Amino acid sequence: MRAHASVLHLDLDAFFAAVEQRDKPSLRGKPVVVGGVGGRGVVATASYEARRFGVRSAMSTREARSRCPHAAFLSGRFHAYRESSRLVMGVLRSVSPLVEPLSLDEAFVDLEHAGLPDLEVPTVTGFAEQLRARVAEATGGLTASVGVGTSKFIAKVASDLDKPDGLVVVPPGTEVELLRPRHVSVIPGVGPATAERLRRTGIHTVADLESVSLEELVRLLGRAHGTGLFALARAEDDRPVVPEREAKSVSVEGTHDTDLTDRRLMEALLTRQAGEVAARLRKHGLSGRTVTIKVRLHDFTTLSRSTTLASPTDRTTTIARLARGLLTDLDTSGGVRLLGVGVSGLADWIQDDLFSELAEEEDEEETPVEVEVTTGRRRPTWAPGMDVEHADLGRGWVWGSGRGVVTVRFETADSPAGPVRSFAEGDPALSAWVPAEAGEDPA
DNA sequence: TCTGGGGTCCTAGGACCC
DNA sequence: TCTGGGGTCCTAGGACCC
Repeated sequence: MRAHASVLHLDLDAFFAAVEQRDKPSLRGKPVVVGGVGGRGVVATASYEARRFGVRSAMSTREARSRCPHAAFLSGRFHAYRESSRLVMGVLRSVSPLVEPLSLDEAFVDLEHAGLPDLEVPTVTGFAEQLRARVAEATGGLTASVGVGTSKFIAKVASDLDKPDGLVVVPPGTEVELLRPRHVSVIPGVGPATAERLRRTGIHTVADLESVSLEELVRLLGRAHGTGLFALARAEDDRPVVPEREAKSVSVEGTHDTDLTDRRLMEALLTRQAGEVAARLRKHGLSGRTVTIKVRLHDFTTLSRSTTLASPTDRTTTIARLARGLLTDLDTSGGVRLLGVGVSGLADWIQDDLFSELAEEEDEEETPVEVEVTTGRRRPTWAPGMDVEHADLGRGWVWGSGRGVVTVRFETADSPAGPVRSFAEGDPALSAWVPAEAGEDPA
């Protein structure tokens, strides 16, 4: 916690809906709901006019329609939102080099580097008002709620106190009295599950939370969460404003209006999603080692399965077949409402030098071998995703290996659901398949 | 026909290594 | 045949955020 109120949090009001109302005057003053418009859609943002009818973020669109049938229901124009967000972040960066975006519509700004004459309450208040005016001017009238305090936590709580179009500066030294009477859910990280656990222990307000010992909180919520909440309950927060953070994963998922039951269709969808993930990886110069699929069953049970390559990839073929392979061990007979593919364990280098030229030339696909240049203590001879050839059964790829057994799926472009067989790791009939032009023996 | 999509962080158990 | 501990990596699931 700082001596001065020098952390600012800005939150654009009903952002997606406000952009729609700005760009389409006939929507102004009317209820607007942006979100999924399909049978299983949920509300992303409701305009304040729609909120008066009880429409809220994360509510199903079905329910929103029944509460406010005359609202405009829009599926969203993300290019427009991104563009407005870019303008806002530009304004913020013009006043401080330390701007940390949290999402398209929210950011922290560190005022210690904003060149203010001092950081007293009247000074930062005037500065924040000017900033709000500049945001409105730059975006064609979008309003923002702003909070300023001695930490990220306090600034964020403050920006919520006078929405929409408000400004709250919390004077240094008044943080604890601001927090004590409020419900524990004002603390970021206290969601429904944590709030319920605390409630069952008789903890409702921040003041209640403050009276609980560190040991008790850790016992109740675990090491990380417990220690974090212990500090926040006392308004202790030294987290810095961090301008750039590297992505840790890239994923694509989709919910279907009717449950999927056809495995071939599921495999086709995973393949398409793998292509989107791979394209985004390449666009950002990233590649990753761990491929994960996400499957939500008809009853909303959510499963994930993952596998890790010896070296990172950004290629559709590799990601797609690993994703399809991961699906094979799941029982989807009851129907699947959501399917997704993600890649994590990201590296910002693309490929091994030897193969990067090849990959560039071909610009995706067609380089069948993901050669395992293994580093670290494990050096699997048979790594998941590796192309192999069996003397009798032909070409396939490694689905898994371990305990002396390697499992191969004989799947080709012509026969996407080929058989799966297991072999001893030393089986002489099985060998790594190498493209002729690479001329390298990975084993 | 309740319950999106894109993320982050944490936990816990097992494998494996020293 | 019995007995350890620490550290890291991997997988699966869950809570949470906007």
